[in-house]
Amino acid sequence: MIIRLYSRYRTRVTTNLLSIPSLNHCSQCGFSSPLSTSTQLTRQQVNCIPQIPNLDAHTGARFLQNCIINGDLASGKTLHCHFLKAGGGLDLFGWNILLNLYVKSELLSDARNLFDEMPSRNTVSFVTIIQGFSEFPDVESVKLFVRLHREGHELNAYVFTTVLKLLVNMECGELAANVHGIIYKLGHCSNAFVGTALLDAYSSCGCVRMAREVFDCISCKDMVSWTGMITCYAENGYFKDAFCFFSQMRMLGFNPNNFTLASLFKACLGLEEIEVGKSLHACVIKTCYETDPYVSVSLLDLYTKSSDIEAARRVFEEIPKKDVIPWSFMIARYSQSDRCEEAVRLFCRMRREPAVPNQFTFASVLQACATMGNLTLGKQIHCHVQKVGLDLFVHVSNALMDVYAKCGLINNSIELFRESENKNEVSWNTLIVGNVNLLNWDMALTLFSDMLNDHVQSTEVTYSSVLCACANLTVLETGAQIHSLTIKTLFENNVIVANALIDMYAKCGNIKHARLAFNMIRQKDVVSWNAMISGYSMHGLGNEALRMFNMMRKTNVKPDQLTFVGVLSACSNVGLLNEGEAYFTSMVNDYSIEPCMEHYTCMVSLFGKLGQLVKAVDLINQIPGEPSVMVWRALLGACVIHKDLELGELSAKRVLELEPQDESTYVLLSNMYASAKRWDNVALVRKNMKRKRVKKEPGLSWIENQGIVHYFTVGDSSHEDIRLIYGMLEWLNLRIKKAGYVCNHDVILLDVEDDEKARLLWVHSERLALAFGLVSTPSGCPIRIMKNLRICLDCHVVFKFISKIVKREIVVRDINRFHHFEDGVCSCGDYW
DNA sequence: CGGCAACTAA
Repeated sequence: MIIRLYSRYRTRVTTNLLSIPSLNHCSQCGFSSPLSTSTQLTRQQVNCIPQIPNLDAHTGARFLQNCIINGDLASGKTLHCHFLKAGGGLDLFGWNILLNLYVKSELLSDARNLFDEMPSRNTVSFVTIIQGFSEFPDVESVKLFVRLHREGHELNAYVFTTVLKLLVNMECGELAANVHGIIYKLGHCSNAFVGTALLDAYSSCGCVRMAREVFDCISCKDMVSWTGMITCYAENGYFKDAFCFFSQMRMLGFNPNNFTLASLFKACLGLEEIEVGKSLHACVIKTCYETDPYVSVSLLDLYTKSSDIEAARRVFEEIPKKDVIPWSFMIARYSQSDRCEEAVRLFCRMRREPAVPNQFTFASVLQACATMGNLTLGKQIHCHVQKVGLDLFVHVSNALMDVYAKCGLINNSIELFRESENKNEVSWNTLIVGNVNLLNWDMALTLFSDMLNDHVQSTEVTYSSVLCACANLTVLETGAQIHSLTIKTLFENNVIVANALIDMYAKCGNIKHARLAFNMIRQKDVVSWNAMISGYSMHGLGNEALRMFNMMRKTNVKPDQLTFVGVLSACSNVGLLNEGEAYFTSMVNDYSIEPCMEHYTCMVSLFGKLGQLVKAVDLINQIPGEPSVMVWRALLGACVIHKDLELGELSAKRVLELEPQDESTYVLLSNMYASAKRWDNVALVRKNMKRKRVKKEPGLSWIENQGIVHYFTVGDSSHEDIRLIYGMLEWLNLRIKKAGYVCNHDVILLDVEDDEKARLLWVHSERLALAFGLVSTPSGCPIRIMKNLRICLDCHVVFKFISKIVKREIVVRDINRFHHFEDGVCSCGDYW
């Protein structure tokens, strides 16, 4: 009864006040409703407020309380004016309510002004204002806490929950330890609110053990405390403990709510317990939490990460009023899981809904554009984000740069990069990766050195891309310098960087260092193993490659398609017929990997090398679809070795059907005719080459010495040390002739005398590079030469002789592989 | 008059 009367009285007060007409509009100052402005009240506005008779502090406070309940800011402000004009009339209790009204209405500067102008303040005033600013935390809020303490106000539980939340928002949870001391002294530890806030602060900075200690001290743990502890475990990777605490909580009779469930889904993901997640999903449906924004998004996370994107889609469609987060989430996950069309479709659908895309949405849909190479859509979105100013977000501009780079318009990316005011390391990476993908390796390295000059921190992406550029340029010394940079910046143990190092060393001809880089990796992944296996195979060290594969099988890293490309090519290099066939069968039967064109190529090459040409042809006939040019080339190579003219002609024909301008095929064909003494055919090949205007790619060999790359073409005389080089060549010529070398004139396809042929052979680019290496490096140190074409047959013979005479290891990387010449033998076994 | 716990992302 009493309550009824009281509430009727409250209603009457409210009605009375609001019915004063001049409160709502004043013709003099245009002050209509204080709601319309969030600025501080002007003197004039205050003067316009008529005096409300008989308004004592108690009534005022009650009225303001009502304003908070009804969200009636306008009346609250009006009352504020009244009290300002009256020069008082509210007590501290009332002022605090008004302060709270401003905070709840998010009028923070008004709140701050009121706080400073209030006649007096107590703990509640401080707590209220600090909470108001906790969303935008800065030092000012901490200062307020210090002031509260210094002015001697009561340090109650509210103060600590508020300040702890502030610390979490400021991302300095570790400072909680200091506050913990005061809390302990004042005996607030057992309070559930304080305890949970403290627990959360410790959790936010990863101090799980301290969080647990705090939790144990809470005397009456409520559901929120339990949930806080579960969340702490889930967020810090203690997924099992999260579940253990959940069951303890259930045994005490507490029911999980949306907070608890969201954390449990995170734990499910961490444990990869998708089935548990599904049963929790059932629980979510039963408790009607399915539409909760947090719970639904954690479900989306669970299903997309466990690659059940269809289940995620079903959850997504069930969310009734989707805000930007679920939309962005799904678009992002579609973009990342190679379902770019779906991402774009969803984006278009989103545009017809009330949800407004933000920078995350655009970054994701641009990522999809980049992957698809959809320049048209990319440009449209570029215009749009520019219009709404979202291109200022670094992630959006990076995604735009990526779109242009992936569509081949690298200059547009560079322009965007230059204009962008917000750059980060990802912006640099995008440009570097873009250039690497477009085979602009020099440009990638130039950008990297600009990046170093700008003092931008490199990341694993930077290092792996520039190392890839080094590998393709075969610049060992630059690669080694970058290696030392990775050590300095503590990136050498990063598995992605280390994999790139293996590849770089292997491709630059230093297989021993590749192995050292491999050995350094603690958590080797499939890429590490593949890089090492194919590295060995590339260097003709087939047995070593197979040993690697057998080591790999003892780990829990699963071999993939590329692993078997390495393994089978190793078998082919060494000529291990039975092993090769066994691995090929095992790949299909034990590892369920369908053979791809590269696998067939390796097998054809393996059969071919051992002279089993019938088997090779049989296998080619088994290939589903059209055999690739690589397959035919492998067969042609085999025919050259085993002098099968008929099959050789056929395979050369197939190669030239697919690549009519392939010079090396003409050379092989001609060699084959020459060794069969079919001179008319040799002439025919030559004529054909002329008629089809086969572009002869100029042969180029290069060698790196003290950071400088020296290039040589055939008969090159431009090098500054050319006299020394020719002197060395002459000496070598004499020495190897004495050792039994006979010139192979058939290699030269020109119609000239044999003497001239011999002279032409002696100025081949690889020989010039070798001679330069011999005169410019100390004796005994290995020489690494790169060539852009296949090494010439005669040079191959010569290099074997020279390696024995000068007692040096000579490494030649031609377009296909590495040749290690040592003591008169080549690692390729004369088959390549 | 004031308090504790949860979601995406290049």
